[in-house]
Amino acid sequence: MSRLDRSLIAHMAPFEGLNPAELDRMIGQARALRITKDHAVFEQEQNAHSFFLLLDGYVRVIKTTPDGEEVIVRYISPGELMGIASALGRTTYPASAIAVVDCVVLAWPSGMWSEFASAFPNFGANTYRTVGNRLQDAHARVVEMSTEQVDQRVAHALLKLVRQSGKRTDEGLLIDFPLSRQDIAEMTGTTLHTVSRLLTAWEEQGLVRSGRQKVTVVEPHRLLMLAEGRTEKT
Amino acid sequence: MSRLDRSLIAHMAPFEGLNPAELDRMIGQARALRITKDHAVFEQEQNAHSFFLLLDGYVRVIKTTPDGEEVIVRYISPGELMGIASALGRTTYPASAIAVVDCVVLAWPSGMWSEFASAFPNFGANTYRTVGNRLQDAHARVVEMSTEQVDQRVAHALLKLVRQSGKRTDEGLLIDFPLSRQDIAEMTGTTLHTVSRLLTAWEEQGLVRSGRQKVTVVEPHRLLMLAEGRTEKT
DNA sequence: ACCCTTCTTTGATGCGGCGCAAAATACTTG
DNA sequence: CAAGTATTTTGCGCCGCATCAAAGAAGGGT
Repeated sequence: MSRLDRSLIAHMAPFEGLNPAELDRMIGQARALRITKDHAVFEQEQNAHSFFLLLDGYVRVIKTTPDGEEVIVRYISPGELMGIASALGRTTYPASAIAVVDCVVLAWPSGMWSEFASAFPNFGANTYRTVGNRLQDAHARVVEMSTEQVDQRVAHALLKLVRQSGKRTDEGLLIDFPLSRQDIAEMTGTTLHTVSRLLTAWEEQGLVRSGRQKVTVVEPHRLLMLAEGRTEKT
Repeated sequence: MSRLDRSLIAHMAPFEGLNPAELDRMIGQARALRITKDHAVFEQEQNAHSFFLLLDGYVRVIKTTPDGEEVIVRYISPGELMGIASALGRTTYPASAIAVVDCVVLAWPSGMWSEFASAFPNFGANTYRTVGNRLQDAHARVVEMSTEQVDQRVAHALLKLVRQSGKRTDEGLLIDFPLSRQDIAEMTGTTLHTVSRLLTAWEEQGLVRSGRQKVTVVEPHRLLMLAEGRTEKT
């Protein structure tokens, strides 16, 4: 079994401020896993045995309602932690995490978390900041859902994804992983039909460019104006 | 100036597991404040100088959108911390906190938080658990807003408030602080008109009993069924 | 290259709940 | 106790968006 090297994680936000010896101690306890596309890293309700760091790929975090509807909580990019709700007093995962492309993750036993947090205060602080940011995000989302119309919410969602994973192409900023109309609907509390109509309308206006499981934002600025509610009649 | 006694806080959740000496150290640094009804404990965007514990009363936490709409994030009951987002890396309050009745709060300088958290690990852990719970709540709310109809959301909101502050009366479970139709609307992303219609309909069915800024849940069980989506045609 | 599955588009229809308007009711204050 | 203010109720019209239905496009496996 191949040894893991600290250079894998040294540059990632959760480990900022850790010295090489500390990084070695942490990575020494990690297991690397490959998760193939559409498979779960962890599942809702399941016993929270581990927490994870995404090394490569993208992961979708979803909550499933009792009657089978799915809501996308967020997408995870490389360098982000996931499954850490366990670190905050939960014994079970509150959501499922699904690889949207083939992924590589590191896993540590959950029990180790508090050990790391006290031994490496920077790591603890970094994690808590992450949790704080996610709480912020979630509240922002509640506000959006309460006050904005569907088109604004979809625009915001696309902009958020672009910020998170936008790759510059000759057409604009491409969202770097497969993203269907259904996915966007599950992020914004609408239906794939409405999303489809919005995207074709925006395509006609030259705001975006999209295809099967693929969205490119051509004019982020104009999309932002739309998201912010400026009526934008050209 | 009157000394504060540790018995004020000893039984409250955030201080669980602290010994008397530790409680004394913490409360020795606190300032007690009275906040009169409708006045702010802290305000959105403001520099996060302190974090707070509510000793008595109820506080409404709200976010205001750029265009002046308000969304109620949560209500705080006695024994809960508030304004602790500062403890998670923020320098500014992400929301405002308004006393819904005359309140008594304790305040500590924000800078002290990390000191306390490392000196009294139980306090740190308790706080983080709180944050974890709030993250959970916020996600649950996003899921609700995405998948449920207005009547279900309102029912859920009332049940949550009853759980948090329900007082048994001869009519049922009374929500213990002034709560207007507008307030309920701001918790659920709807309008006061719709809330009013729902409440009168429910009153006719004997589910609730309500008056000016006052709601009593008469039949929690039936209200829960409605919240969960069972069509309930009697 | 062809079939099968998955994803997307587009139309038609209907309704939940918002916006607007106005009256009624309940506290508050002098 | 009367006038003023905040809250609630109720009616009505309409529109954003869900729902239902069905066809079209794009991959993917064999």
